[in-house]
Amino acid sequence: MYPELQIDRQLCFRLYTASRLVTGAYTPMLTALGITYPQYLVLLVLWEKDRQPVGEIARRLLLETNTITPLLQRMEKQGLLSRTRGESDRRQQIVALTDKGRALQEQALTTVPRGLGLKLSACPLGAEDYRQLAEGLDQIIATLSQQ
Amino acid sequence: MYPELQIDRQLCFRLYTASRLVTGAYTPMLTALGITYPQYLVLLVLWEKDRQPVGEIARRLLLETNTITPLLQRMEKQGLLSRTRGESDRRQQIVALTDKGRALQEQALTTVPRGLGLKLSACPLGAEDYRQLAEGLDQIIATLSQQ
DNA sequence: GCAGATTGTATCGCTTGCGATATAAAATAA
DNA sequence: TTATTTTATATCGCAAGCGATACAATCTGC
Repeated sequence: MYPELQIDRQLCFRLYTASRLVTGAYTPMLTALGITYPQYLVLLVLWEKDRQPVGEIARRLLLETNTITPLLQRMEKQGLLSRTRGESDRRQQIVALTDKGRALQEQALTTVPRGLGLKLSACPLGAEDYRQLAEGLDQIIATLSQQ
Repeated sequence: MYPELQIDRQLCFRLYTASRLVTGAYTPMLTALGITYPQYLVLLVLWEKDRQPVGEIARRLLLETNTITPLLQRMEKQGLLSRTRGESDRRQQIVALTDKGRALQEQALTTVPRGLGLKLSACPLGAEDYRQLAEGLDQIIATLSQQ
């Protein structure tokens, strides 16, 4: 009746669902490592560059501190990272990996990408399709993140 | 160092972020209607076809009942819908729109698509790009939802 | 130096998502 | 029929997300 409101035509619902399903596809591998998906994202950021203030991580993941702070607190409690006040700026909390947090990288490397590839192996998309998909998503992200 | 773990190459992070940002783009219009994004999805399903059991709505949205049930309970409390036991099968809860829930469709129609279009107007993607994007997401959803 | 604005992070309250488990009605087996 | 299994929904607990607000450290203007 109202094509504007037909759910199957909505990009939003596809994004929402694909995001949930892909996150869910990561879950078994991440559970084996004792972490959640958002925690994995934080680790990805820290594995690239250790010792970053909370705000840097938040900017990288496009999340607010009211999401990041409790996330980091839980990860600290699990012994994955430490938080210490910045020396030049005492307002900053510098987040650093612990040995345990660093060690997870090797395990993740050997299990996570392989596990996800396996689950998506039945997907008929090719490398070029994924590239285009990523490009489109980047455009949407760029547009909406600077408003 | 490990290209497999570089966050920018990960499709998952893009999906996760794009989904959050697009949902966030809906929020102002939906807040004006007094609903949240998942509640909007439930309404979209009911606007298409009123009087559906909980399980049907769950299948349509690819959500579990442990997500849907509390969501419907909150919506019932807000007077957007009613839940009554099925007559042929007393286990089923038949979800039906109230007048208030039905009335929201007109308002949504005049504000939501327009509002979102406005926010995405700065996005350089064309109609064909959106079509391809939707197609790729559908492939991923189809692959992961039947495993 | 100091009052006011800004910045970096934290807290609170609420709604999702989801794994695990529970419960009651219906279907099936015996 | 009665016991067993399956199905439809609900409950519980916990981790995100996020709007609103708080708070302390730093910066700015004077």
